[in-house]
Amino acid sequence: MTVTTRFAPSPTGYLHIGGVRTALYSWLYARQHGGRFILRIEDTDLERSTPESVNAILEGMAWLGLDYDQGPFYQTQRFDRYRDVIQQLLAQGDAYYCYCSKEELEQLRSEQLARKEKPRYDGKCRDQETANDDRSPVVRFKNPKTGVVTFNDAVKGPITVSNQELDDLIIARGDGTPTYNLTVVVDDWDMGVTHVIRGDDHINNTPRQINILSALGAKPPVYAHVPMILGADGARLSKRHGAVSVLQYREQGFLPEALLNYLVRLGWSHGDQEIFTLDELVEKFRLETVNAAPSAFNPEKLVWVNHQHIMTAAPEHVARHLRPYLEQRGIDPEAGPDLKAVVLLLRERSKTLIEMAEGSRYFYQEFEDYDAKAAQKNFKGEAAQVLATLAKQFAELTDWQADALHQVVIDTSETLELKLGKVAQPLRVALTGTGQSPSIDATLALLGRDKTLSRIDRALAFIQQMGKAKS
RNA sequence: GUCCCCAUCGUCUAGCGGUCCAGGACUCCGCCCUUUCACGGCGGCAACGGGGGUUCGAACCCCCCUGGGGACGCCA
Repeated sequence: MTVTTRFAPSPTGYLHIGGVRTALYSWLYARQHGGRFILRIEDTDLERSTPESVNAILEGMAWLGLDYDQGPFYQTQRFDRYRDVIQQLLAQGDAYYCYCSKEELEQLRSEQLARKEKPRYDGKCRDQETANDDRSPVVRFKNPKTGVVTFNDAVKGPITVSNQELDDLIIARGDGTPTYNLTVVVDDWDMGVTHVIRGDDHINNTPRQINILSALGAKPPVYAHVPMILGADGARLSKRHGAVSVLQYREQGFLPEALLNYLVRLGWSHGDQEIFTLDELVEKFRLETVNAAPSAFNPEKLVWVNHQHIMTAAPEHVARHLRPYLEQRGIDPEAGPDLKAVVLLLRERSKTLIEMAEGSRYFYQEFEDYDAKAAQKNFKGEAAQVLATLAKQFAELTDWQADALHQVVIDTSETLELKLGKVAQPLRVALTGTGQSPSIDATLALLGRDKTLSRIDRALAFIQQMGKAKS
């Protein structure tokens, strides 16, 4: 049987970072076994499912590059199939109509809670026909009353639950629509899912699902319940911890493979290796060695991982991802040096694509103002003389290359008998408007002669005005 | 409350009975490199939750406690 995994989110919000990790594990497992990966949208909750959420999921998956071989399937399009299964269960005596009202159930629950018992349906309608035409009945699955359910979880190990802990769960609502525990079972079965990889908040559902499966005469898949991701305070990761939607990470300038790399290491490791390409992960990832313990999300390490990827990825790849952030900021990548070269220059000092986009600005457009502190510190003393000297030589330079430019800077500092910093810093501020940039020769080389000369002119004018303002 | 899951530095983790007075990574702090900012290099701080067993020997196995998380919906 070909390995088949799936990711089955419900479209009731954004694509959660925790969901992404289980999707990644599922995707990796399928890919490394030459299997299939399915995307299924669990939208049976008509009240809460929205098309916007569906789009967010699809867009998130596309951005991450987690491609699926089948789907997206929508459960709302499979209602006929679920209805058939429910009828079958009813017919064979494994399910029954329940006429208990919500109020009755609520009362039962509070009584049980008062008695410090686990709230569960008491099976009132299980054996007696209490048909009541005034209300539309739900359908309940007839869970075995005795025995235990055991399964060997691929990450948690063997888990056993007594059937006495399980009640008769609702598989069809009063309006006839199916509920989650029925639809997952039917879908995973129909779609030939061999490995169900999901959050461990589903552990408690698993025995019920296995019981339904066996009532249907189907063999259960392998289950792998991966632990939840926690926030810094140890509570389940949620909105109040900051960004939890994948798309927010895209907005913040993360590379998709970096996010994935960070997420895979949350609960899994391969020796001391921290940085993985996607291909390496497909090769090295092992479901069986995923930790059973939950782990906390650490944004600082994510930033570090992102930086590592920015530094090591192919420059054209980074450039391609950088473009949207440039456009967002009104920076035209055609109005200056080749983007790849800029990436090469900036990648060691850009932890995110946002930082890189901001840092590349002066290559493509004129900056508004000089950084006040930088100007004050560096546009004084012999700065004007330095800049004028440099400008003269730059104008005459035949070979506009980093080495030659470097030599000009050195020569100038020697002729004027100034320390290198006294030459390079004023020039840096003149060219970039700020006190920090990549090495001055590389910056000059990429900026080109025209922009260099015009910016030195501008700086000279600015310095003159500063002088006037003072006197 | 009941049931289920979990437990090594602040965080992510290595460790799978002796080679561990516990290794790596992030963060933080020093130093070095350096024309700025970075990258990088070197060094430092920092952990086996507690108690019982088992064993010649336990971070590793078992039990209890404690702590954390999850489930208990006509949500998924």
